[in-house]
Amino acid sequence: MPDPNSRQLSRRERQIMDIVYARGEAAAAEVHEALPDAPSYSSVRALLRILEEKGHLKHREDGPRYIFMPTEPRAKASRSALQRVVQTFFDGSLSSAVAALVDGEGGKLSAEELQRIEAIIKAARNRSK
Amino acid sequence: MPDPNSRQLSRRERQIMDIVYARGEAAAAEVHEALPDAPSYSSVRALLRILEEKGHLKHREDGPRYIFMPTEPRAKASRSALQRVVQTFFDGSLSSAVAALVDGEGGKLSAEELQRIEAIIKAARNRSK
DNA sequence: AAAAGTGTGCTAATTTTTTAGCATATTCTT
DNA sequence: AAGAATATGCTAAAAAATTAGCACACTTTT
Repeated sequence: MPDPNSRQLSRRERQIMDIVYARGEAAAAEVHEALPDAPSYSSVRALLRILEEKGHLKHREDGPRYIFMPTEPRAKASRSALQRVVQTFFDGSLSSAVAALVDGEGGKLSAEELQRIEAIIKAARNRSK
Repeated sequence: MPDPNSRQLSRRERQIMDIVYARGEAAAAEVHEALPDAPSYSSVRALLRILEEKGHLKHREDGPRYIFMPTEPRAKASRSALQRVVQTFFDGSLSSAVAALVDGEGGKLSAEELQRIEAIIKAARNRSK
């Protein structure tokens, strides 16, 4: 079983992993439907098999079909995805990233969201004091 | 000139775009050095040419060499990159994303960073009031 | 229980990506 | 100004990704 950390996903592989991560788990048919410019069902299944071989996905059986889920826990994957973006586009500065999102969303952030974020920050500050 | 919005970068293309975005701009030789498992210089240049053809990069001349830079402004690209991650891994909840980073970094966030983020949030809240 | 539907396994062909080589032009150094 | 170094342009080959087809197994419906 190859290392899931070899983050070298191809275009389609990445699309599929995104779908699976967004849903938590998914059957082949679901992935097929969710794919933007989906190829044949057969092709999707081939990709799923490859992703499993590479160690990025695993599956359990649900009656007749396979339900695929990520090998790497969502929490871990999300953290490295975020870090990559913050590193690449914001010189590693999380505050810049937050600023971009908060400002960029154009007021799409609800008051509750803002409050939540504030609470998180306060908690962190207290902890590090 | 094809549409830069057709975000269908291949593995190498993505790596290169990341490097260029992280630096703002870069010569072929710089990209070559910065690439993790760099192929030949010749190959890197081929990729750069392709990226330019696809409309993702443009270049200016600096004496003998080309300096490449993204077509799409960093601000815009960063926003969509962040949004994709937030969408995929955090159900669109920015606060969850911030929480993951703040908690995950394991106290790597300086007090200044935390303070900055707090200020940003406060400003946003005032604005939306 | 037979037919229809849906799923998987395997295999092969096509397309895209990735790589490198060579010829030529320009700049820098001596 | 001649040689060395460094760039680019173009081309072609190798490798990887993407796609689809067919055979067979298992469920579900009639």
